[in-house]
Amino acid sequence: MDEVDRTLLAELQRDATQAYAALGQAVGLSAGATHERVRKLREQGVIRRTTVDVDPAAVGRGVMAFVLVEANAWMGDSPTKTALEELPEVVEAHVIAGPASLLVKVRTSTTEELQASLRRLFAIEGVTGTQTIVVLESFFERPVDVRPG
Amino acid sequence: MDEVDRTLLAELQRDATQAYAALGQAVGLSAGATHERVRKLREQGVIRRTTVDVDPAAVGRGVMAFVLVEANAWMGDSPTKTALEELPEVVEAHVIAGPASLLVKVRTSTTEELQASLRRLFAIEGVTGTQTIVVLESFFERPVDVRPG
DNA sequence: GTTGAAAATATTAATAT
DNA sequence: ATATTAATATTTTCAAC
Repeated sequence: MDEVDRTLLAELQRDATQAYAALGQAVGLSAGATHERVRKLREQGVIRRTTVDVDPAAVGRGVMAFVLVEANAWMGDSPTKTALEELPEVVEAHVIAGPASLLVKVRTSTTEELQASLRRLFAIEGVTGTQTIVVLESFFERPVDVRPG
Repeated sequence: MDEVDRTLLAELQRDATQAYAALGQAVGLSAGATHERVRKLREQGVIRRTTVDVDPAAVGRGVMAFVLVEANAWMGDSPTKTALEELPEVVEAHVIAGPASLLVKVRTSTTEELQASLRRLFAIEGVTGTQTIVVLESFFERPVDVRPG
């Protein structure tokens, strides 16, 4: 993981459709060498996958909220994870240190659907309460910065 | 945006490196027709971009936190957005309804760096306080579900 | 929407630094 | 080890249907 790799990662985050020749120009390498660098980054797991960024509103997921989930037991275990994975509107789930046990990020079509989601979260074993933070506007959501610091 | 498009989106979210021929097989279409469908999804902005998912820990961003930012004025304006964009550790910034004005998601290398980030957030015009939620473990972070519901 | 052909690109191999 | 160049294999892309 040198400076060249980081530049390649930043370029791929920006546009993963570009050809290896174009990608190589950004770092002064040939297509072949660039290909080999990227192959290794994938192999090492630094690049987890290549994916597309879909506009949530365009697929009927224009409502977003963060939900703090309180519980009467430790929720950092596998059954909880599985229960959350089964809810398609839950896009992130984190075990946290702070005012609750979990923080989940939810995307729904409407606020009515959000309400239905809260009902489903409440139904999970051990959950005693929720605190919902509705997003009014997102300034930005961007990939992790690959530069050291 | 029919059922075929949604399947294509789900497939591309899973693996955007696959060839149009393979992608087409998932929906029973030729490579040419698949290519045209995807081209239109990009044109319409349903697909915002093709990108790589980078492991945060591998690039020195293994610490994650959500920060509720309180302020003494309306923070939903452009100057605030710009100030947050200038902080590379801030990966998301949202205007919220709830116990604070903003919710930001931060990724740093260490908790010391997280502290430094909080200092920078405090330095933003209008900010009067922060409440930090440190993530202990992430169950998952996944793309938006493209299925209706 | 399909098929098929041309152009671009990915991928592998041989070789050099 | 990692790069370059050059070959071959795939794939994208764009016609014509």
